[in-house]
Amino acid sequence: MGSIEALRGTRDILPEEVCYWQRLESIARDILARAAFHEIRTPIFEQTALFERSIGEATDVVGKEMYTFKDRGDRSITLRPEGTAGVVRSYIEHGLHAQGGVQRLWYLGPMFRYERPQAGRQRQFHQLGVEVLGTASPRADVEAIAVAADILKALGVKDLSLQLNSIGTSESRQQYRAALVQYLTPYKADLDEDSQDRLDRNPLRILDSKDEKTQAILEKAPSVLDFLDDDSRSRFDLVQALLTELGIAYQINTRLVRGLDYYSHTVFEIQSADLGAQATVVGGGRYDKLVTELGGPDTPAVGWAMGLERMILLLKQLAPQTKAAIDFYVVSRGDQAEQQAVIVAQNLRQQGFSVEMDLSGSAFGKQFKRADRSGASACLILGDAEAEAKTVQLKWMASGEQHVVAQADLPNYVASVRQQISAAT
RNA sequence: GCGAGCGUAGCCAAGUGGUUAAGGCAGCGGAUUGUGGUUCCGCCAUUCGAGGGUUCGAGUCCCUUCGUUCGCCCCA
Repeated sequence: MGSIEALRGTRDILPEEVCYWQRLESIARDILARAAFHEIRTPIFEQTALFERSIGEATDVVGKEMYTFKDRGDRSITLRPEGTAGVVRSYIEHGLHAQGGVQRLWYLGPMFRYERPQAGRQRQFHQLGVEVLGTASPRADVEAIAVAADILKALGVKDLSLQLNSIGTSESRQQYRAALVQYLTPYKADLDEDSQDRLDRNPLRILDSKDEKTQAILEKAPSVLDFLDDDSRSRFDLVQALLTELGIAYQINTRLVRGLDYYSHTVFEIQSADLGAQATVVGGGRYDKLVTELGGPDTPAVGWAMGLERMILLLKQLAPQTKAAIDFYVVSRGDQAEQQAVIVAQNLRQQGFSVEMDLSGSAFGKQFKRADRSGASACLILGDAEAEAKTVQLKWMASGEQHVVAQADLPNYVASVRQQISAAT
């Protein structure tokens, strides 16, 4: 192909798919507004150091997945691989903490990770995320989870499971990590290859290995939950109690560890059985130390991110969405008629109707065919005779019924049949 | 970064070494020079992702490359 195509891992969202996105976005906005979350928009690129410090230098995201390059001022900048870092940076930079109380923020936009694309994974993808900053209360964890659950429920997505875990504080996690290494070391030879590497690099990641043999060995491994201190323990208990109270089903999953370094205490994922290997639709947790690590005041926080491409895949499995039908389709032929059609169409639009005008100049038969396909409830017809008489023929597509209306009377006429039009649309 | 599958028109595709690249959908034109969901007719790939090679001959075999799909890693 000589022509330029979209880059690997990027794709166009065409009009017929956009209706899914619009529905998802409008439902999410509505629910987030009701939960008193406020939208924040941060830049798509940031200083590379921001992500290195927040996500963790040792993570794959930072180590090999970032779109990092030098700009013309020789600054190292990175296309954001996730949303939390930018939101926290903004929170600190603008002193949002000084506005007192808790900040409930949400964002929606593209993220970039240099990975091999596969089902539910692209290099440019979109996330919707929420962050609750300024409170350590486990009630915030629950509120965040609940708002995610509400969005998913409103969208009608089925067969989801909420996986819940607590990874405690960094201190208790150190202890657990040591115990896990101690337990696994004798089995090292029996672990899958990746997990053998991880044993000294990042042992917690062995927990979510997909290898069956590794999972079998993990059956009798120590559990993170046994290493929680009293505070973590009671926080986790309260989270569970409140979720139960709210009727939000969850499963404790002690194998759930999250990939980004900044998490502590509550972590969770919402997974779907219908997405293949990339099952996680929502992932999040508490990150009490991140704000201070990025130079802000001590600010505990909790948040999650939702993978929108994955959501769209699920939505498409449900009821198919169709493009919105229009009210009027304007058919015209002949110089005078075609010019009058422009005016007629524009007037109707200013009255609040949706109007498509046929610009082809082809035979009436062809134009009617397109009118039919447009799904318009009515057709407006202008030919030489109508142009001469300054009238228009209004034809109801469903019944075929048709009559003459003077162009001057058209605003009144269509206003009087507004009900009929919207019902037919 | 690793493994496997696949790339024929806008879309879905047949074709598996012999040459005139099926068919369907969509589109366009006509039957119907001013009236739509049906029907009928016609048009729509000098070319099979790209480049190279083998062969008398390649969409069909080989190599390279790009893209894509599924998985691993990782993550939303």
